[in-house]
Amino acid sequence: MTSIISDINKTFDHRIRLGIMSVLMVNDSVDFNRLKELLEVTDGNLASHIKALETSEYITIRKQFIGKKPNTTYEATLLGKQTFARHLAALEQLIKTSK
Amino acid sequence: MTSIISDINKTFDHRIRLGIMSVLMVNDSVDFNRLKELLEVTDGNLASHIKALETSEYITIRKQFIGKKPNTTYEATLLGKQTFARHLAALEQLIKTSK
DNA sequence: TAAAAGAACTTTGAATTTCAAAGTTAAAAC
DNA sequence: GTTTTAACTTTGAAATTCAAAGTTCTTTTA
Repeated sequence: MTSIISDINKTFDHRIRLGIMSVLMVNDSVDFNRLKELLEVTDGNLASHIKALETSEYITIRKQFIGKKPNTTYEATLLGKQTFARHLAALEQLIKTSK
Repeated sequence: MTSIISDINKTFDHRIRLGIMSVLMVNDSVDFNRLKELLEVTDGNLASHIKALETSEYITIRKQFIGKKPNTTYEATLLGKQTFARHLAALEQLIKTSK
């Protein structure tokens, strides 16, 4: 039997990573500065949480230029979306039926 | 203006504390061993997460005897319930409207 | 064309958090 | 009076998180 919290993914335990994933669930792609302002973190801190999600293959990174400015955008992978959805479902389940 | 993640409470960032609160949202009171088996943690570890929630005044602890056995139960406080509810609402909000 | 600036990191090191394991306490059972 | 059970507390090491400073690459400005 699987545990009541086995689908609560450790990767999403942190509010910043949770925030990044949430944003990427509803936006096809979001760039670095948008995430930075939404989540109110320093750039270094944000970068390392992004890296953690990339390492887990939950997001992908795309670098381009917009006009003359470098611009990095992020997207949730299919795996990322599925895993995050399971996380949310598990959360919901946990809250509803923990008896 | 409040941040998109300002109601995402740091206290609930951890899966075990999240689990404890979730269980206490739907059960008036739950005892130590029940939590321990639901959350699959060692007793020391569980005790320290419980303590963190008690320190924040999100739960209360009640010690009694059931028959001859000591039994400790936990309840979410009103503050705990409200704060957790806000956390969940913020989460939902974050996922829905982060654009 | 040399210096400054902006974007998006990477590195560093310290602070904080988490964990299991071992030790503790108090009552109960033997 | 020794052992057991419940529920911790303590300890110390490992892991995580963070801001700040440094880096790289490109563009802008002088």
